[in-house]
Amino acid sequence: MSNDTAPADAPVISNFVRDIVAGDLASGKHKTSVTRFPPEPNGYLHIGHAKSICLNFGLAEEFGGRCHLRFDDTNPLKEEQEYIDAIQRDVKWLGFDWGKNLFYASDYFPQLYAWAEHLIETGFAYVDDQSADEIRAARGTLTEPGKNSPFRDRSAAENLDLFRRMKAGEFPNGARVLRAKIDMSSGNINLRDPVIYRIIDAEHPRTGNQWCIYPNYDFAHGQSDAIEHITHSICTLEFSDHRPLYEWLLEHLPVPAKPRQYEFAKLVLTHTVMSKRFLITLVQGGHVAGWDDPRMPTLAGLRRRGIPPAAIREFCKRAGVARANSTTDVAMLDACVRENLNKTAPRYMAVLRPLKVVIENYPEGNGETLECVNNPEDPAAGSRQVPFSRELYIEQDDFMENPPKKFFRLSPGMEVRLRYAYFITCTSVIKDAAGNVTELRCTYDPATRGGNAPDGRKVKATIHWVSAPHAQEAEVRLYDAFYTRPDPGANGDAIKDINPKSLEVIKHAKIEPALAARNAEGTVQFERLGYFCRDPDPGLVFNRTIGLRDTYAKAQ
RNA sequence: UGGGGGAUCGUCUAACGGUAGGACCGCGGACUCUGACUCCGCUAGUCUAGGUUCGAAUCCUAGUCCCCCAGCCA
Repeated sequence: MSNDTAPADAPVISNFVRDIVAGDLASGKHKTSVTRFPPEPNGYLHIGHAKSICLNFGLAEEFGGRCHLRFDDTNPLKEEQEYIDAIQRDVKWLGFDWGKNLFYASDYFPQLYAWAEHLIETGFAYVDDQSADEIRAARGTLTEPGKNSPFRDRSAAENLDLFRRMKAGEFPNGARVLRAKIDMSSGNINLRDPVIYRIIDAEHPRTGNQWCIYPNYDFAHGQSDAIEHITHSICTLEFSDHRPLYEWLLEHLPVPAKPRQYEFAKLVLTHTVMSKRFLITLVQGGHVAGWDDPRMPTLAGLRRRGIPPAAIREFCKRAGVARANSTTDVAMLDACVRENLNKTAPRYMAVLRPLKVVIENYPEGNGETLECVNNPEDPAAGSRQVPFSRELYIEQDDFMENPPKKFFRLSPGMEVRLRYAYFITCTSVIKDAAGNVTELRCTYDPATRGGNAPDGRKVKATIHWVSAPHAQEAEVRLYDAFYTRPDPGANGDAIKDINPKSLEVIKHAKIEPALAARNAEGTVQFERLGYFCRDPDPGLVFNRTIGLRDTYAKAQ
């Protein structure tokens, strides 16, 4: 696992699934743990999947077992190669390695087909000629039992013949299905003769046009687990009702192993909509720039926003695993991101909304170079030389002509420190015709070079700056909450809850030369502003990953 | 009014008959060449009602509330 800042002394946080695996290993029930992460390639992975990935792969790492990446590709109508590729890229990026254990449910189509015939031969499956509507009508309701299909008692020979002809493509989509013969009066609707094979005459991303009948989830998942000798098949709560069917199939088929299914509560995050269906809507409806839009909860989006994979792993660890439905506050994710980045991100200076400052008593010319620490949290990161000159840019927010009492930054007559540079004092303010402040005139104290006054004099604030003649211009994209409420969609369509100001683009930010020249990957800190990373778009474009905590702004 | 799950600080999560703990958020304070970081402190919880017990979040009984299931999706 790739690791940036995994604290070596991190306490092991257990959970009920981990306890079960540990127990099975300790009791000798299993000699090794084998788990799997089984995505359907019908969309991009999101942070909810990360929880499952971390759980499954984490178990393999901790117990020396293995975790398979298996694509649950049984529905060619929704699945695409693009998603298969993206999912592999994202799992790797998150920091996990399936090694040689890359599988596809579609690899097992021949075996699953053979098992379907076995079920028919043993009298536990039949071909139903009813339409989807008829099947639904006969299924009963939550409180009433279903009715047996008129085709339920066909002979094994007839069923076999029909099923083979389904496979041969003799019937149109939906004309017939194969159903397991279980119990139409079961309280568990999944046991009311569930459909297990259907006719879908569509091209499959992996098997092409080889098949026109496909097993569904229930008939593929447990058997795939058995084929791969999965010991602990971990899925989310909504599949609890499928467990009896999962077990029924394993009991009625000559499978090579008996995996067990365990369910946990999926991740739900405040200020987020996780459903793939909705994410597809956002992408296709043009509400975001794509699956990797930095406002998306997809792993691709989080990556583009600059969130380190280690922070996501840590977050999943802290969020925990339980059986109770829960909604985790995104603030917990934010905390993990800030904690990680504070320790790892190199510091640079950048001014988002520039205000020109001229230091009147500083000599004209090219100026000088000052040493700046790259990361106060990491001495090994060293330092760099940053150009300083008579004309600078500071942040507009760092100046107020008529400051309130608690404003410590620059104002007329007030002395502040330019980070790693000099103390300056504002002597006059220049405005345009409209009265807007356009430039500041200041003086500096040459004795404070580097940022300290020999006489021990203190200043209340340190502000960041960029030398005007050396500054490079960059575009900076400031991302804010994507939704205006913590529970988007709670009052109807989540599209209506999208924050119209979730993206603010700053076209002419001023950045120090070293930042412009930086070609390394990774997220950096713009001192006093937040964490940012280079966007893949051409040019000098930065995305804000997350701002620094700002207790001053909060107090306003 | 069927079947399956679940209820612990605002949020997430521990405690497995023996002091309800941690994290996030929030609020104070200290420190500070990032109003950051760090450190210290504070606030705050066992769904309800009975019962068993020396002792109950935990066991029992009866309720209440919440989630999932009626795709030829996964």
